[in-house]
Amino acid sequence: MATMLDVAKLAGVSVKTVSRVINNEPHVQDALRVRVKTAAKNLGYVPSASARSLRSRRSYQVHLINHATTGTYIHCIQAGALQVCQDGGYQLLVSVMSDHRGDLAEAFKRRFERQLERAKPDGVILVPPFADVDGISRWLTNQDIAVARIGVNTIDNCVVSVLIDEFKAAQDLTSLLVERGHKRIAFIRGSEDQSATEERFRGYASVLEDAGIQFDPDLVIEGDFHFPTGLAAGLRLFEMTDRPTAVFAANDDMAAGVIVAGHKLGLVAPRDFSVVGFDDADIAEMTWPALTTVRQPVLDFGTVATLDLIRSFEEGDGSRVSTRRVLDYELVLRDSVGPPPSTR
Amino acid sequence: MATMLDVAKLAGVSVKTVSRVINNEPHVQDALRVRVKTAAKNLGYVPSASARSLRSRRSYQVHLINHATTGTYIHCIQAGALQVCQDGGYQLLVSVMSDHRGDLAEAFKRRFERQLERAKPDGVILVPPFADVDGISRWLTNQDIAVARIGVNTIDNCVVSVLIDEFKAAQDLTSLLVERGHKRIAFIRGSEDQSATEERFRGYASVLEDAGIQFDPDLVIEGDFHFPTGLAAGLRLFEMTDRPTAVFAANDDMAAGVIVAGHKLGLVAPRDFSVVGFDDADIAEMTWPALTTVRQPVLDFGTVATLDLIRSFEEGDGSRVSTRRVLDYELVLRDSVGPPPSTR
DNA sequence: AAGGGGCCAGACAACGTTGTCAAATCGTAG
DNA sequence: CTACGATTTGACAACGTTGTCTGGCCCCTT
Repeated sequence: MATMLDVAKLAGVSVKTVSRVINNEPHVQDALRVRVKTAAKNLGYVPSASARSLRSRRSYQVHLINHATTGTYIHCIQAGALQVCQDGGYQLLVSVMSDHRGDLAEAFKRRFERQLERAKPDGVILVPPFADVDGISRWLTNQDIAVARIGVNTIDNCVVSVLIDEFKAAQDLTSLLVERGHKRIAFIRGSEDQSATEERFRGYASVLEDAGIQFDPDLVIEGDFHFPTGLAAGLRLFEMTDRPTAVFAANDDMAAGVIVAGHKLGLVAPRDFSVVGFDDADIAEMTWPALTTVRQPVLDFGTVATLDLIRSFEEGDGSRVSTRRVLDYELVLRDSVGPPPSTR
Repeated sequence: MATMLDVAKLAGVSVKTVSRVINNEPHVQDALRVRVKTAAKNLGYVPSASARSLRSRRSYQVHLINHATTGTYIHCIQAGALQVCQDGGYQLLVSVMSDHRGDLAEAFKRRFERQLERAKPDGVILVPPFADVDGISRWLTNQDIAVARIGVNTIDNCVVSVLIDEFKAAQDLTSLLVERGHKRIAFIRGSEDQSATEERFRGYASVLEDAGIQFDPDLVIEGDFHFPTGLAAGLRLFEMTDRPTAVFAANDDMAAGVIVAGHKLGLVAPRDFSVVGFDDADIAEMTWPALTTVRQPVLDFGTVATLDLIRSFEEGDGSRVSTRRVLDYELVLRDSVGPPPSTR
């Protein structure tokens, strides 16, 4: 297994020069640079991660911190991040943070304090709900760790934040229902510690207002982004005397719950009610009828975030630049939306 | 940040002695051992991963290699493995290997050859379909990497293999259907490169035979463990003139497909047909009706595999022991099974 | 009582890389 | 032709840990 010394001997230079070339540092003549590079290639030289991180106090690792919720969302982000990491010679570590009784930021710190002490990653990728908490990002940034925040509309305390325009996407979905003639449209909220909940709700509410539809607070039900709350909300809505003709669930899992609630009461979408979800999770295709929803480019979330992250510590000119990257979403029209039953 | 030297000074011993204590090496008096341990604790000492791996040529990393299929299964294994790794001072790396045209073992080698050259993990956790391929495990073992194989009934070329008794679980599910009075029971196979497919099929076939039910090859449909093939298989089965009254899908995603196929044709489980799945994935609770299935202790797969893996290189007495760990599964009875329609 | 073997503790080097600093080289101007 | 500054290169130490080796101690045997 070749070391820098081997490369240096072959190229007829000192190890330090090899180091400079490998790390793209300045102050090396082009001729030497080429010689070293070919020598390295011929020997199949790969830098030793442990040696360089021991000496340089950089870990060459990116840490992705997952919430306990398993799912396509996180998995796709992971896949995207991984690819970029591997191409760039970084390692991707994953953690799952599950139990967070009490303050999320405090729990986070407690959980990662020791971990970050030694195996300090160069960068951290945060997804909701961690991405939503300013305190977490600030803490990491203060530790001199680069942060990428996914799905949050802020560029504070991070190198990059990647997201879609949730507000507009929610408007599009709601418009879809309004255009089909729905007037009583319910909304099932997600977890309140994620800004997506409010963004989506605002999109929903704004379209109702523009359409001149009277906002009815009884039609807004609390939820937590999981199937059971969607089911419960659906049952509650459908048992109302003046039940809604359409339901906007803040994500697909809850929308699936609404569909099952309908089945339980003998109501079938899109005949008896319409429903839309959000995320285009796996489940969206597996319900009957299949869900109309919004697809987020989750894989791109992972790649874009990681690319910016790596760039930030490779350039490392100390200038802290924050970028916000708003990616395109896509409306996915399936079979869960129709006209309201009365107009049939 | 405390180093070994700090601990040594505080405890009044040499660094080497500290090293011995930290690594649980012999030849240290108990009195000293205690003194060093309390000193380390007081200073909050954590060994430097890079320094120790640079010197000892061990990476203190465990590598989990995922298949492209996202899902609860892999995610739970990851969660289990992660917990054990963190407790033991190891890092968990993840990779996703997606494109594997042609021979799986060859593709695997190509993909990880360079990676393993430098950042060689101490151990690798393989899940299906990689766990099914002997060549992969053999190759890794030859590179002096400890291997854990999950979901495969073999102890070749690995430190530990963790699984449930798929055959027996499939028997239980099939018995359930037979006991309810079903005689025409279809089976939807999974991907043929995973041994689970055949195991589950064998369980199914053996119960039919024991019950004296004539085996009908037309009722066995190919699949690939994914929803679309389940849907297609369901449609094909339900359009038969003498359609089956029950369907055993080799996993839950395909079972969900069968349910949707039923809906499309106006057939509702468990009234018009019965269906069972396998895995107890998230989807199993989200279908209507909810799926009767088998739960694998997937989290335990991860923890058990990782524990054995770590033990193997901590003891490291060169003796290559292989253990097979057969964990308990659990029958999950939900709403998708009833008596055949004729007996109603 | 002397010698030998087993156990324990420490001194020292080494792992492969990067940071620091000094030396060498080059170009340019006086 | 010399002097000076800017640029390029290299020698050396250092990062924190573990492997090797040596020496001391104790206990047992002869």
